[in-house]
Amino acid sequence: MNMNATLSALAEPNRLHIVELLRDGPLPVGDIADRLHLQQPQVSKHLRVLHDAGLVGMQPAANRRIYKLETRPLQELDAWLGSFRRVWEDRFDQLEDYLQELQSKAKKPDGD
Amino acid sequence: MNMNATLSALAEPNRLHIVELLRDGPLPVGDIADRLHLQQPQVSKHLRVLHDAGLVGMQPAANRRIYKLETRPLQELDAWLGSFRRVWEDRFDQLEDYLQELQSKAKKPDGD
DNA sequence: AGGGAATATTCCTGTAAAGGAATGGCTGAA
DNA sequence: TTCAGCCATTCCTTTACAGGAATATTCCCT
Repeated sequence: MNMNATLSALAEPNRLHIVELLRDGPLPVGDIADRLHLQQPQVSKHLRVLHDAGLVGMQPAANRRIYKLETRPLQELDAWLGSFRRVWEDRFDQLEDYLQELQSKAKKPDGD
Repeated sequence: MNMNATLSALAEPNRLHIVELLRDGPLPVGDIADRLHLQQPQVSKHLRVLHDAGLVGMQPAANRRIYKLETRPLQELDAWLGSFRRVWEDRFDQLEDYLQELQSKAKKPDGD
């Protein structure tokens, strides 16, 4: 959807942790709460945010709700980052920085 | 440094916009304020956050301060996303597996 | 139908953060 | 030295959000 939702959702440490947890496979709410040492209600609330952001999907299984990672938003984030890759792959900028750094250091070889 | 700072900084629309603006090259504060239709103080405050997160660097030039994009945090974010690439490249439906596993475990203890 | 387990929701409170307005600090020029 | 432009900081107010505790809901089992 919009990347703002994705970034906002991931900007919370516990939610980021949940996403990392789900990277290895789907989990029910209770397991997440266990592994992250969180209260169940907080986990449910975080999952709601992640779900609204499209970052997780849910499938009921009997008593429980199994949450799984949804990769679309991450792929979009990846695509967005892609537009910056050319920046850090561009040698010009870094070369310039490097030369300037070299120059200042060259003036005081022993310096500190 | 820590990705939390990066994500938090980018989770604000105006800051995200600033970063996108700087992707095309360094800019002084006033220009950023102009192009984003923001007040100068707000821009300075956002730049401070971005700077604290390591997302931008600054170089004074006479009267002005030229801000430029710093790509390290974005590269780290990219690396983090890399650990998820295998997930969306994976064609197996892990949820299905998990549900089947659940089902077989549920049947065992009491029989049927 | 009743009970228990797993999960979602609500209410409350504290805190962090964003925007607006005003101000302070530098820098170059006359 | 004084002025003017550019930028950073502070104060204030409002809003959003996270955690805790309690409660509602849904499902399975007997």
